[in-house]
Amino acid sequence: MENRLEKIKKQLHASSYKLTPQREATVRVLLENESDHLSAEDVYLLVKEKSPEIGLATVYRTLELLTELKIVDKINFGDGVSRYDLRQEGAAHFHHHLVCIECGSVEEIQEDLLEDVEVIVEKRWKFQVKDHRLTFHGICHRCQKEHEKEKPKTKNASI
Amino acid sequence: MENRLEKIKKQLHASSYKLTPQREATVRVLLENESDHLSAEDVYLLVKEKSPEIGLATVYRTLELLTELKIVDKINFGDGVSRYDLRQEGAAHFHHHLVCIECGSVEEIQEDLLEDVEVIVEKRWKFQVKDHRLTFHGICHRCQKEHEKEKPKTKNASI
DNA sequence: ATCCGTGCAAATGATTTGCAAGTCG
DNA sequence: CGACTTGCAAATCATTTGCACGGAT
Repeated sequence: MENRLEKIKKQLHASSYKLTPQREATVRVLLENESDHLSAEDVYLLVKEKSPEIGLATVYRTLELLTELKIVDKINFGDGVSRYDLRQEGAAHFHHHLVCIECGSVEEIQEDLLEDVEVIVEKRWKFQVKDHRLTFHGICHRCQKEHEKEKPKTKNASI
Repeated sequence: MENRLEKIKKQLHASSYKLTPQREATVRVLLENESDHLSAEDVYLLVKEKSPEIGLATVYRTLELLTELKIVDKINFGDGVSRYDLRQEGAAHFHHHLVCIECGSVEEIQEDLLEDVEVIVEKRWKFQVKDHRLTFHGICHRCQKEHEKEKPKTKNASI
């Protein structure tokens, strides 16, 4: 944890930005809630718990900065807000998401899975792929199990 | 063209909505600019050319309605606006996009390309895929050619 | 002193909503 | 009549910006 913070500090310095207390608090919240896909407001509220003096605008500015430096990715699931997601350690590419249309949960997929598809796109459309965004919408494992409870599966469910 | 409009009219009626003149004008604009990824404002301006009395709110309401009925897809490329894209005739799935990070152009890919990936996701994550959204960010063919002009490629480009 | 970074409040821009009036079966 | 639609203006919500102050070099 601490070493990831150190690394981010170096990345900031490399572009001559400082890791101010506000920025550090913001990054810490991101690190501590890595799998949560927080919105700017979410981050703001969490940062505020430990550093009540911080302003919302500062959080926005910090998230924008981190996005520029590709330390986080700004994502959008179609609700009205942007969400911010830390990049994995050495990930060249963005990771994928599984959004459940029933319970709204979001799972992450770290595996690339798109190597083959990218080759096809580069060949067939002559498009030089730099990054991608892939989201699947569907029903998560938990919700599927919920359904089975309601309507218990028999050997021969049809009719 | 006309038959697609007819089809949409039926889809509306099936959910007991009418194809009012305003809605028809909006749908026509979408049909006539099918590959353009128009924002609500874009649609509004285009509709206004032929039907100046229409209100922006009506366009928003129509687009929302069409989205609900899955006649169009609401997409978001990360600029501040939502864009609206007609679904292909019988497409169960959403088509993909190639967004050029240099000139901003957007190409569409109708091919699925994700069959294999979806099988993996369903197996490995036990996630029942219903739809997907895939966008590649990179450099389009035209912009690549622009680069070659500036810096003509020799047999041995290095050094 | 100079810059960078911050907080606050005001501004912006996209989208939504309330409501009174219109349409059409 | 009565449900569905509309246009307009006002409201809302996320995000951005202007600006004067504060802290570090």
